[in-house]
Amino acid sequence: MLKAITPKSEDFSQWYTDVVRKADLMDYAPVKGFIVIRPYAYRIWEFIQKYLDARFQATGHENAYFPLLIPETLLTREAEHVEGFSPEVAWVTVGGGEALSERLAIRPTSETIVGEMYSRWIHSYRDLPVLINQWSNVVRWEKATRPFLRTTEFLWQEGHTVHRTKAEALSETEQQLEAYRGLLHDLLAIPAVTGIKSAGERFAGAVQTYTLEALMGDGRALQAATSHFLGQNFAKAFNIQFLDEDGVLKHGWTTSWGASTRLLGGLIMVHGDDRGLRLPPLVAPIQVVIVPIAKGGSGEPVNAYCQKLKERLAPHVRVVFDARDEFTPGYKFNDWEMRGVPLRLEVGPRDLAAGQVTAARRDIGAKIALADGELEVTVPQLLEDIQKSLYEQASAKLRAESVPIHDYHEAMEHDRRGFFYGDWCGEQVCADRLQEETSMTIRCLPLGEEPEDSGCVICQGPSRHRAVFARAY
RNA sequence: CGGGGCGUAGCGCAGCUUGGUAGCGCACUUGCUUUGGGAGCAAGGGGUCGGGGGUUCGAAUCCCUCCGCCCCGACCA
Repeated sequence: MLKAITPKSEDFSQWYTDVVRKADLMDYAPVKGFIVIRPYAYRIWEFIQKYLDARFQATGHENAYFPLLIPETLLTREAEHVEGFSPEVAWVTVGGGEALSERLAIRPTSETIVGEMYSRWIHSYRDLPVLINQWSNVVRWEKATRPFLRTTEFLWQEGHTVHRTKAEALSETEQQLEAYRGLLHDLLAIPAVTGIKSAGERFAGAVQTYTLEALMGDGRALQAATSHFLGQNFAKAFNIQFLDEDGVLKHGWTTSWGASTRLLGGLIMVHGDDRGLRLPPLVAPIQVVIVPIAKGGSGEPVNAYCQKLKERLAPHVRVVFDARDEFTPGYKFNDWEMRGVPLRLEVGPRDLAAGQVTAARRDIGAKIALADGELEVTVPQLLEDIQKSLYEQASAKLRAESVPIHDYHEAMEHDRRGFFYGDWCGEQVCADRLQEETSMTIRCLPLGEEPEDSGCVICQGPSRHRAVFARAY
């Protein structure tokens, strides 16, 4: 067993804390609730950014940057929005040594400042659609924080669009949800349930919120990304109006959508095991590590081979040759496994003699011999296999822990671990009662699922929706 | 915001009960030997004991007070 990390099965929460710190993903900052995202984790975030940016731009979006501070009068313009966010807003009240005449909110999200600007920019149907994304930080003063999953400040992207018609805005909302689904599936190897949020869980000020819900290693749900159809709520609050082709002044239809550094927490909790992190190759800062085993007088030839091997592989994969002399091979094995490197190539005198290297897969732990001659081909192939294998493992777990129920007490038999599919009457009182009694919430109303008409799992009243119930982060 | 835990070297801890020169393991530095799953020996460096106040000849230790952090629950990406 790994010395540094508490086993998952023993204490999932402690395991998570151990992994994020021991794998050098983050460190706690001097202010409560704030963390430093260290280079190894930030690199993963950069892969996420690169993927999303490409998708956004392929669908006509541009990046821009809006200010960090929002005047109070602007933040409070949309009633539901301000009600939802006001408890967690941080305020700036002093500048240049003097009290400000109006306090300034540190953005918890940017709908309001963006809305204000859009109202100035949009006059005609010819100005639409406006398709803008921004990469930024936001601050939400949280009572209980956890590294990556819920920090006071976090990094994200927030897209803000305005459309001429309701149909176009709805289509935009769905398109971005699909971009996020792609991110999870293609890059992060995380399967997720797509659905819409119930009224109680909806974004403050939205008409409809689409969500991706992923299942963590401890059977709890994580909202991985959301896409909101805002209707004309913000357009009316911020006077986003345009003169349409028919000469009529109309309000625009807006959307917003976001994904945050919380995804890093999800990535860790979905794939990690007792040895530490397991990174999907596509987001692994280091995909392959070469560990030399220099026994007796074999140091020179082994190291020379490893160096050459690194140079051979470098054009194909992100590879590191661990030439540190101060650590034994055994130490290095554990160290790189903890950091989640997908593939390790061991090279010792026996390998040299046999014309091979020994490959150890992080996803399944198996070791196999690879012939020296074809490594430029077999190594990238193995990485592809590992990427798929991690998705399959997570997918199998999701299937195994997706449980249909007819009464919410059945979830207790599964220790509330997993996604529980059941009918819901649609009444908030039932959702509230469920949460009070079980800590479970309605994660979403999954797309493409119809109620069984077997009665609400809480009150046994008429079925109105199919819902996924779970405990959530 | 409730419940619990904890602040002593970079990390993990002992010392506190019963006040008397601040310790252990890991990590770090140097040297030698090692290397197929967390190496060994030797010699070193490193401390406002979370802050403030009090008691005392003397406080890591006793008293008061403040601060901070982590974990678990209720609210939120």
